[in-house]
Amino acid sequence: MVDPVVGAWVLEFLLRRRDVGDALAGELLLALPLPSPLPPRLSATLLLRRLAADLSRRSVSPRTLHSLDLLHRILPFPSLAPAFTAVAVECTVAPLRLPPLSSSECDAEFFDAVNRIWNCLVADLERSEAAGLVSCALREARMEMEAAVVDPALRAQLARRETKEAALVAVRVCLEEMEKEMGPTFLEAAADAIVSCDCETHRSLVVLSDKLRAFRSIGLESVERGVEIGHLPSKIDRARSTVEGGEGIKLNDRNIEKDQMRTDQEQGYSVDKNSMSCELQEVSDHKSCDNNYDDVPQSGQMDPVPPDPKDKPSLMDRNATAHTFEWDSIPTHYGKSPNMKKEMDYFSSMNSKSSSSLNETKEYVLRRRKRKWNSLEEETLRKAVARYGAGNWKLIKGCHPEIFERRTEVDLKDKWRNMTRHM
DNA sequence: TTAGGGTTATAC
DNA sequence: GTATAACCCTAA
Repeated sequence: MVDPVVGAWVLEFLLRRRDVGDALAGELLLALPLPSPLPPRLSATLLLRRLAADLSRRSVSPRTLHSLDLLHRILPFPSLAPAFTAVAVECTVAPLRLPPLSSSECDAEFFDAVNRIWNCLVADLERSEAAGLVSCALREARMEMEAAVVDPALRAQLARRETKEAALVAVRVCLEEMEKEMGPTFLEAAADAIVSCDCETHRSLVVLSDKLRAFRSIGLESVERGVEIGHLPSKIDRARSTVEGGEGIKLNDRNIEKDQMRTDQEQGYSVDKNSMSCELQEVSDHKSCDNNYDDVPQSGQMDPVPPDPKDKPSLMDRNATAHTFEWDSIPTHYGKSPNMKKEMDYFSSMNSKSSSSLNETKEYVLRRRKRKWNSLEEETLRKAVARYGAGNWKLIKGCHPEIFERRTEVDLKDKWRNMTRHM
């Protein structure tokens, strides 16, 4: 099984290649073992891929805005602020141009967007550590949007403005600058460093260097065939291989000391579980994955005697959730799946079965990282309950897939219970 | 799919 | 240590 750190290096390298399509990128994301939480550089790379995908589709959506927000929390580059402002404006103004809607319906959508984006999201940003995104231009835009709420003439003027083109240009500029700022990938930097080193004693590193060079030069179709770097397993293959103790991907000879290669800290990687904020771990639709850094679960302890599955647990027995360790996020397809729970179970079982440090005869339930509800989510839930009624959680989630992307129907129900508990 | 009880994490 | 939010489990 390839080390998750190496998996992160390989994935970063591949995601930065323009000729790796989104479909292949998605497969790689599922196939490669990755550290949890993801290294910031890899998180940023994933977000940049997402922005590039939006650009290629000429799509400017709340998802784009979210990507920029998350990127800023990882790498607070100055070019993010203008892009964020331009995208926020476009996301607000776009409803005014919806052709099938009547004027009043467009206005209603616009008011809702002003509330979601400017009154909730931007207001949250101003209070949070992401305040760097809050520029003078953003404040001016906010004033203009708020003025347009009460001024039909200004709304008409906004509807005619080329805000989408401005947003696309700003995102493109931001993307180019960030890719430039990030420099070469870790593998490329490592390969260059190794090649420039004439130390004879590091023969194994030179072997790796040759492999990396070869890897850089081979066509992606070879990668897709999985021949040059070993078998790239499908999701099912991977699950099977982890259960059966299969090898998975082989990139290099494992006689290379891991520590020799772990210069990732200098490269901006962090393998410290606690060093990343909650939001960073939600970055860009990650999967949960094996984590070989910690040999013990983050929370909870192993039960020395696994319960007999035939025995119905007593109410006094400790809940299975006590045997937990956190997984960090819901993967890309998770929120889009018709059955999130099944996928959660799938990833949970994959983690519990593939964690080499655990006794594989035991089962552990992964517990999601706690995510505090932000005011946008709360406000949306409040309005949705007023509109559709409490109890229609699936409908509510379905009506706001972007906002509740990482919440389950049960989460909505629980949150509403909390919100109404003390009323 | 939902409601309700239970568990865990976290802020104070 | 306590209160509470977030999350999980399970019966209906």
